[in-house]
Amino acid sequence: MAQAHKKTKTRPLKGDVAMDRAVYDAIRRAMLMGRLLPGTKLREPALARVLKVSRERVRKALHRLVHEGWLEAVPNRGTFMPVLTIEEVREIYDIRTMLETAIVQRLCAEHSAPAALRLKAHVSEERQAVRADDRGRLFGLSGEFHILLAELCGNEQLSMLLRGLLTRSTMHFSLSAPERFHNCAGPHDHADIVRAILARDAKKAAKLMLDHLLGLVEWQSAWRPPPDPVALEEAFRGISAKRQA
Amino acid sequence: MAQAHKKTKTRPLKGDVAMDRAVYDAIRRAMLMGRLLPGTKLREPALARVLKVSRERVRKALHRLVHEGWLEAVPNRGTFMPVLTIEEVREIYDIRTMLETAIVQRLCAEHSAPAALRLKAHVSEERQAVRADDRGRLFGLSGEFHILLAELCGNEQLSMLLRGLLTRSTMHFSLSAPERFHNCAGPHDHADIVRAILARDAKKAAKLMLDHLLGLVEWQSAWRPPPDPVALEEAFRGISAKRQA
DNA sequence: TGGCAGAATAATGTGCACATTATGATTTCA
DNA sequence: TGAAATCATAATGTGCACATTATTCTGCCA
Repeated sequence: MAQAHKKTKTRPLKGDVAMDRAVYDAIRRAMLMGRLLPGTKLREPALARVLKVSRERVRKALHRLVHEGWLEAVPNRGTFMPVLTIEEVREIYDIRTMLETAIVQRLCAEHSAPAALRLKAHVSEERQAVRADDRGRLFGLSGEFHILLAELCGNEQLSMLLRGLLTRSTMHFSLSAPERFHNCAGPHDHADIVRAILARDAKKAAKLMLDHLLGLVEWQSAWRPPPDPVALEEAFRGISAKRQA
Repeated sequence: MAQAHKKTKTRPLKGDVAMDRAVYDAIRRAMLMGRLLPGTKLREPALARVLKVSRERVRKALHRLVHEGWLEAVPNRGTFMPVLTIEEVREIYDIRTMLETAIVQRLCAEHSAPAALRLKAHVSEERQAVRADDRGRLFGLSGEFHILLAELCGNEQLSMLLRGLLTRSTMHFSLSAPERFHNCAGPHDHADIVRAILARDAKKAAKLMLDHLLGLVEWQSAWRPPPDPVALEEAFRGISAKRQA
């Protein structure tokens, strides 16, 4: 590239960290879309060729995904899609139960007026999505509801932690049956929980959240084995590191 | 997990992953020992020279530490020791409160006979360490107590999660005043909590745990600014990547 | 035919060299 | 003298080549 060595100052970072994120996001997107089945080996040269980036970029992204618990690495063997046991999913939901029942109890004890408004607004949005039968949007909102509760506690670390737990628990969905995703009974439960919080009924709110999460894990346990494996090139069809569709 | 049906022989892996862990541990040890003050820049060439490994090894270890939240990285600037706000410490203790009160409540509801024995044994060990005035051992046991409670729940994910939270909350200790480390009122509180669990008094156990954690964060809030900065070579005096003293 | 040993191939791991960027020192001009 | 601009140095980021290790293929032999 022709470099004009008079780089004034804060350049938007020509492509370094942005490209890293792009590769990371591309792989994660393929995972969330359920295109990569459990046990699939993620070969670095193939990924580099498909995503049209250098192998080192792929390597860094894979390392990060491994550190964050999305993938599993075996030294000198490669990086693989994890095979989530239903037991592990239960454990994650167990942790979520501990945290989220505490969260709603705290919100019952103290929540500001704008917090109440945000809760109402969210329930309203979910209801609207249900009426419009926009299942993709509803799925997104269902997840964000739990994040919202954490954020309203004003604990930044808690929000981040719960965000990770949430994605890890929903990953099992995408791995098993992404098409059955959307028809969960989320909206009704969410509305009930918000009603209890606004009424400051801590005991009821905690019970509702407990039942909600138990229902989710129950529903998720009704699970069927994945179909036949898919080639890596097909898995990344339409997914690029450059353009985010 | 991938199918490893043909396992020829497990070679001790001449130095690859073992060396990686060694470098990682060396840096982490220096951090926990309080040799590296908040804001200190961890230069890759200097670390490589001190630890007598290649720069790439240092690089990988630093990346991992950043991903795990131990260090903070600024692109093209370097890797730095984090400056933990007292507010962040409070947030972490807040999460721990949510989880650990739930944990002791669950243990009150159901715990096996061997679980009870392990709890008693741990309290006994702590008492013994107090009598022997072995402060290093007492500090280790104090942390392990909380891990033990999580492990007795039988939730592997929960154990790992709490382990991370614990180390992150104690890191603030090491950063501020490592020598004041050991005289916390842990043992007495721990014994009380175990007694409540064995009596299956869930309400009391939760209250005791809450007070215990509140006491810790209170004690930790009485904080004094760190002394003068230290050179990187001095920080790693006696710490090597090859031999763990 | 079935299994096993060895070679060929492909993938992972790592050190090195170089480009890019930040930091500190020095000079120059008002 | 002071401040800004420029140059020099050091650190970070990245692609590449090669070594090591795993996997697959092929031929051999019982």
